[in-house]
Amino acid sequence: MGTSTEPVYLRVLEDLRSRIRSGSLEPGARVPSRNAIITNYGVGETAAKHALAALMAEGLIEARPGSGCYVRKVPAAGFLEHDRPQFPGSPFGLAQTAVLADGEHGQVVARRLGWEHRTEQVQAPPGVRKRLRLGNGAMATMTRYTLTSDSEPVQLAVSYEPSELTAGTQVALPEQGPLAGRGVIERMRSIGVHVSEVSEEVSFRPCDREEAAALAMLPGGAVLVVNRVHQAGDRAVEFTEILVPADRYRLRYRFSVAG
Amino acid sequence: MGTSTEPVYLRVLEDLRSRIRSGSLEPGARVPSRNAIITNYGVGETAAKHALAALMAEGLIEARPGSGCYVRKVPAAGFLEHDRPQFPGSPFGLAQTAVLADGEHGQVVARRLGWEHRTEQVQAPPGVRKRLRLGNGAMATMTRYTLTSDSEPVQLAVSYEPSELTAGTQVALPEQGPLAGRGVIERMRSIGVHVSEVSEEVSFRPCDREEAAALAMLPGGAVLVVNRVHQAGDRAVEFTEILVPADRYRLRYRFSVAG
DNA sequence: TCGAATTTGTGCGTATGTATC
DNA sequence: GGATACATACGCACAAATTCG
Repeated sequence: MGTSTEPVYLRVLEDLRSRIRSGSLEPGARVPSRNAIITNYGVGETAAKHALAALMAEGLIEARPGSGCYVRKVPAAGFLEHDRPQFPGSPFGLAQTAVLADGEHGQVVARRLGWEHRTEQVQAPPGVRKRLRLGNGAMATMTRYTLTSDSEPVQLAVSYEPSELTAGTQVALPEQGPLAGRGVIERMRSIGVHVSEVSEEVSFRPCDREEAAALAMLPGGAVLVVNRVHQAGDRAVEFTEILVPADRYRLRYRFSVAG
Repeated sequence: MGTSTEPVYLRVLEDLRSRIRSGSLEPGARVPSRNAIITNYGVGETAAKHALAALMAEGLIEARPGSGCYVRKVPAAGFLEHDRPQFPGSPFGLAQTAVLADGEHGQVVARRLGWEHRTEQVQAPPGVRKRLRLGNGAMATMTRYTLTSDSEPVQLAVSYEPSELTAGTQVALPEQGPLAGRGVIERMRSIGVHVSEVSEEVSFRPCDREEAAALAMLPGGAVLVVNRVHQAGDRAVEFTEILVPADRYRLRYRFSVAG
């Protein structure tokens, strides 16, 4: 019998997805309603719902109850600049990140940044111990950051430094003292630790409820995860996990090429 | 009645999501079935289905028909190394990318790479014209790449170069001639164009059916998108869009810090 | 080996609440 | 207020794959 029949909702889903991607359904445009789908594609309500639900889960459309479904305003309103070589001592603290947006005529506009932070001493959790190569039960200086751009939340970050590394120095607290907000590299240098390499791993996962609340996004929405490690030689001296709403921001990396 | 009540499926969804994230449900473990959820949480079939569907859309679980739903094997089996400064003339062609995997004891193991490519002349599409700052109707040399690692597809890439830039030179075709596979920077240098900067923008989107097939993933699955531009001074000389399955690979960027 | 139970995938209908227009 | 549209929820049915006695 093998009437291997393709699921009905897939026909709808793929058609709508391609119309969105191709631009035939522009950002902000209204997506056919459930009833419209039912009549236009000749499918049942379930299939129509399923297709729309899938598009929502993919982040391509958003629903406004009572009004309709609309194509989401393109991937990203702005992007985050990760650009160590050019901003070695940026004022953006641990994040070393500038928020930029595309202006009217294609120029790039820098936006006003704000941030909050809270530092405490904790036992380093297993994932952090592995990254920083710490022993069992080692203490770490943990700092949580919330970055905002024009008072819109832009990223969350959690930074860990081995407590023993900075204990008793003027930079024991990342955001206090003379070098507050000057970045990891400068702070470490002031106590004789010379950062030689920074590595960032970019991945992706759905966010949970708290993260969603902090970032003003929907629970389960996609976040880009950046795991950053500062190394001084073979020694890992700082580890940060950064969360960025994937539907609103991109990351930008720039490299100068040696002439 | 109409008291603003939290949706029932959210209770199930968030409980399962937190149990997965916390490790209480380990990778590979079986997630409660529809019927189990119905009885355990005291919800209807719709809510149970909804919760499981959401977890699938988030990529946290995968379903095996007839068997059950299982927690997906963790985020990433390997990562892609984007490391210009250290591999200026890497043999990996346009991608300049090495595929690494975590070994048994935490070491990093390089895996065998293969790639296919196909070059043709096309009219530059609008997005490419904007990036390369080309006029209307300008021609571009388009090359499609498929990278594999141990014969598993790892990334798709499409590269565009202004045709006028390389026309008549020995590097008109990226993957032919004496500098085949040596990378954009070397090829351009050989015709007197000195790349001074490379920028990469990392974003995220669901993939379509073709991309899913080429990458051996499910349609709608998340892909990391890297938009890379090679610039020689103010002139953009190459643009590439790279797609990487977000559930299997991470990107890694490394920066050397000037001593 | 075979068949029954389980589980997912897909589909249907229906109902209520609420927000928008 | 009425029509429309989405959000959530209940339930039922069948096919196909898997599991297991």
